[in-house]
Amino acid sequence: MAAENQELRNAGLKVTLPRIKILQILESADPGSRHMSAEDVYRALLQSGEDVGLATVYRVLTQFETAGIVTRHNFETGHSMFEIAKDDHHDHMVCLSSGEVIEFSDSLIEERQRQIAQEHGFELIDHSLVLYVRKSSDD
Amino acid sequence: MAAENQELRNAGLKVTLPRIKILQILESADPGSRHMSAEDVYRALLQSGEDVGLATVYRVLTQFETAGIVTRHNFETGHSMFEIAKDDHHDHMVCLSSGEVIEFSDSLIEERQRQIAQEHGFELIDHSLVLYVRKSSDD
DNA sequence: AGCTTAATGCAAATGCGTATCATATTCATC
DNA sequence: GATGAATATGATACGCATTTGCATTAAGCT
Ligand SMILES: [Mn+2]
Ligand SMILES: [Mn+2]
Ligand SMILES: [Zn+2]
Ligand SMILES: [Zn+2]
Repeated sequence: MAAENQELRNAGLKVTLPRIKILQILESADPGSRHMSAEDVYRALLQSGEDVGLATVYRVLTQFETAGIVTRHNFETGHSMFEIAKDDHHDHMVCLSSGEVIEFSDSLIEERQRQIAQEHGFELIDHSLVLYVRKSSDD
Repeated sequence: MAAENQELRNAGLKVTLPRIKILQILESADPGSRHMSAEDVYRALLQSGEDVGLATVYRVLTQFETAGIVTRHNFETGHSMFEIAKDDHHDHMVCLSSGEVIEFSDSLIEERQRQIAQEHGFELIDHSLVLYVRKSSDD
């Protein structure tokens, strides 16, 4: 309950109602909907009966990102998706049929990326890998 | 000269001046500037003395993409980048210092991606891999 | 050349995200 | 617990890349 409060304080953010609520929504999202757009979060807030402005949702999500509480993804959907940051890095697989987002992580690929950057005289700072897939049975 | 005309016809597109010009600009771009935004193409047109509307540039680029003549990339720069489609697939490395775009292709990563999708019961349809890097010497 | 249809250019409309600013809230201090 | 300075919020205006509506123009077939 006070867990969110502490997390916000640790991030150097004032404990406000919108921030607590947004954090709760992101943390309580089930695996299938871990990845939410600002609109998604906004709608969830409204359904919880909270009266928070969309501008605040955007602001808070950006603050959370800066604080390392959430991670922002730019899938090809045109709008940013956010998820509670995990301790370990992972990449994503998006099903073109259902839209579901599956997380995975492959050390081989991770390592190879570092090598490739190095071979070109660069240092790997970040990367974005998204697999677009379809159920094997589908036609 | 008539090469562009044929390419447009093959794509099922009417041969118009804007389309020819845009195709020429993309095809004649040197390796360092293969990847252009709609604005980039628009500016290049103006400098060639052509009077083409920006809306037309956007429309034509989208048509070229549909026809498989160009490939669209959504790097984290905020705007789409286009390049003449090559026969072989490749991925990109974007230098965060200079903005330069380097192409690479790694069969190991390509194969691993296919495996990962399969292991999750999916078929790999497409993927997007972008490495964000910095010159190794930079601080 | 004439005609039908698609393409173009301009301007207005979108849509996601950010900036502004007056008001409300937090929280350190009394 | 009240007070007040600093910060956060919400409504709205704005910015920017891209799209769309529509009157005009150009392509291409006869
Ligand atoms: Mn994730
Ligand atoms: Mn390329
Ligand atoms: Zn990764
Ligand atoms: Zn690839």
